[in-house]
Amino acid sequence: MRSLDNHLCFALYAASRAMTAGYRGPLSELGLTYPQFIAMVVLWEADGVTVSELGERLQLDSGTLTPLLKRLEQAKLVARQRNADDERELIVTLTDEGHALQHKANDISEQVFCRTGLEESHAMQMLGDLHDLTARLRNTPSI
Amino acid sequence: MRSLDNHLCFALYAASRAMTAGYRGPLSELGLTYPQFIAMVVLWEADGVTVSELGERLQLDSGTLTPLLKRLEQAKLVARQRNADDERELIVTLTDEGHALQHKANDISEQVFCRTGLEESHAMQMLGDLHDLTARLRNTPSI
DNA sequence: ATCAATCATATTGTGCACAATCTAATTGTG
DNA sequence: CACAATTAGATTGTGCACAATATGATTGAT
Repeated sequence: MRSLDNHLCFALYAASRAMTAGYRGPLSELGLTYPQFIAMVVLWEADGVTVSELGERLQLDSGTLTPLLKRLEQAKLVARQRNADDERELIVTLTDEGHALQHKANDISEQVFCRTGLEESHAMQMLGDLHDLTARLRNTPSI
Repeated sequence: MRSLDNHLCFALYAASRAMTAGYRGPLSELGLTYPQFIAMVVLWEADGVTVSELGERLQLDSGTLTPLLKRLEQAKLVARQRNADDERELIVTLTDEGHALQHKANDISEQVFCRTGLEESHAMQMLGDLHDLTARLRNTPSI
């Protein structure tokens, strides 16, 4: 029988929540939650994407993204408009205010990274391991 | 500027959700959610603990645990009773049914672990890395 | 013994996650 | 063209997470 400390799932769950907590303070000064922040990271990379493209990148569905994007819209960080060529699609675009936030947000990322005390190379290795693990879990059809 | 793929926070967040998703199917057959499952893991280790002891182990507060434990009580997996010596404390105990679930749950842990395709030694290394990371994030007083 | 301070848990409110379902727009096939 | 099937998002409902606050029990200082 595995103890709690022997469960990789719990180590991930705890680390993820600790990381989110690390971002919470700095992000609150920008008026962002952590999930809103990662949505903005995607938009800073590629502006003017559909909700489903955003969802594919973040692995989040419309049930999560629709209200989140509405809040970002209310905060005037993004605009949401239907694609004229296909009215089913909703295009999410950064506002000037949304673009302007990128520098501050980048500082926060570096700040939190420093707090982890990780060597860049060690972080890259963990990044790779986590990426592989995620891919394997996604590719295994449940049995 | 870091891309989404360069954010360790996102790698953790995505891996954690993928792992939870991996447990979802098997656990649903036991009528458990993932957070309920890890609470049960702690109780299988040490029965008859207070809510705050459980919370310390899981790093979850009463706002999360109180309703979760009520659902486990409704499912007849745990009993909740006040400590007669200090009525502020609530003692959580496994029922026979709760104890009986341990074997099935352990099978699920092993099953999901196999799905990750990880060598035991690699998993142990990741476990250690994640543990360290979590500890560092917790110990850094926000600046 | 009294009562302010502390402590353990519960409650409330906000914002995710995600399953299930719904609606409206588009596409493919006869 | 007609219309079933598909697609993109939105909505609804449940269950976390977590901050803030409330409630009730206990402790400690006078």
